[in-house]
Amino acid sequence: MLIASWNVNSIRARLEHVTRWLGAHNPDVLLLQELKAEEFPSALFEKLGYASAAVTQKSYNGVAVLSRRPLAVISTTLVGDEADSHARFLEVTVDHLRIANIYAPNGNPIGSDKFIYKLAWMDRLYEQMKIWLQSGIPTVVGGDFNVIPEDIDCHKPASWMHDALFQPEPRIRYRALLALGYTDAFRFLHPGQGGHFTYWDYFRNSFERNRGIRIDHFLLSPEATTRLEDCEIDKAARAMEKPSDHAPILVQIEA
DNA sequence: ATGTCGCCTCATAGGCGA
Repeated sequence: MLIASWNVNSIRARLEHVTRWLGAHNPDVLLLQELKAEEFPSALFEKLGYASAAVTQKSYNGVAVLSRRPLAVISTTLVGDEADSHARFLEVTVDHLRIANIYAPNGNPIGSDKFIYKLAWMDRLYEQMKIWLQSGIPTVVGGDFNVIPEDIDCHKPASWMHDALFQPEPRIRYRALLALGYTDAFRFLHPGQGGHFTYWDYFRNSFERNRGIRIDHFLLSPEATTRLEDCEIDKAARAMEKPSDHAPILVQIEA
């Protein structure tokens, strides 16, 4: 099963991109983040052969799952705070695989309420992912984690030193997810390889100079990791006209 | 501090979030 994840930075602005990309790569499942719209064009994707589920809000955030096979929505809220109004979480099952789509908070600037919320949200994600492990169901958690895991995951650590995505607190929490037993699919298959990013700023010709960061990830439970076949970043999508600032990441899971 | 997008509005400019 080919599963992809893409932060599109507005589904309205990127509808053509997503449509074309689906045709070119034909994934079984596509996780979308940062829809930035109340309405999700599910009918359009239905015509392309994809069932979908979406959690949306006006202007901000928003996540959706597209699937060629039938999908069942399990949860739209992350454990630990039922009152959280941000559209950042969507858990589904496709066949016998659990697939969770997340859009973690950015958290900038450091020390702000948004930074506090980022850390609290990651603590909740930890609890959620711990619960999932106990079920033994193969689980794939994909999306925009808004964390630069290690120094090799950015072009130059010094330029991200004052950014929330590079702070010790979120990085420690990301590592805690791995310590639970989850595997960072891309890093597992490409150990020690720097220069592979999923996000590049719009300004300062960041993409042309490959000044990016790796913040979109697939974390796999042990049962899913044994079935991991491939994980790649589609850098070409970032080179399209009027692109999202993120590139899609793809993971191939056996059967 | 800055750059660039996309969203929204006491809207055609400015603020916010990323």
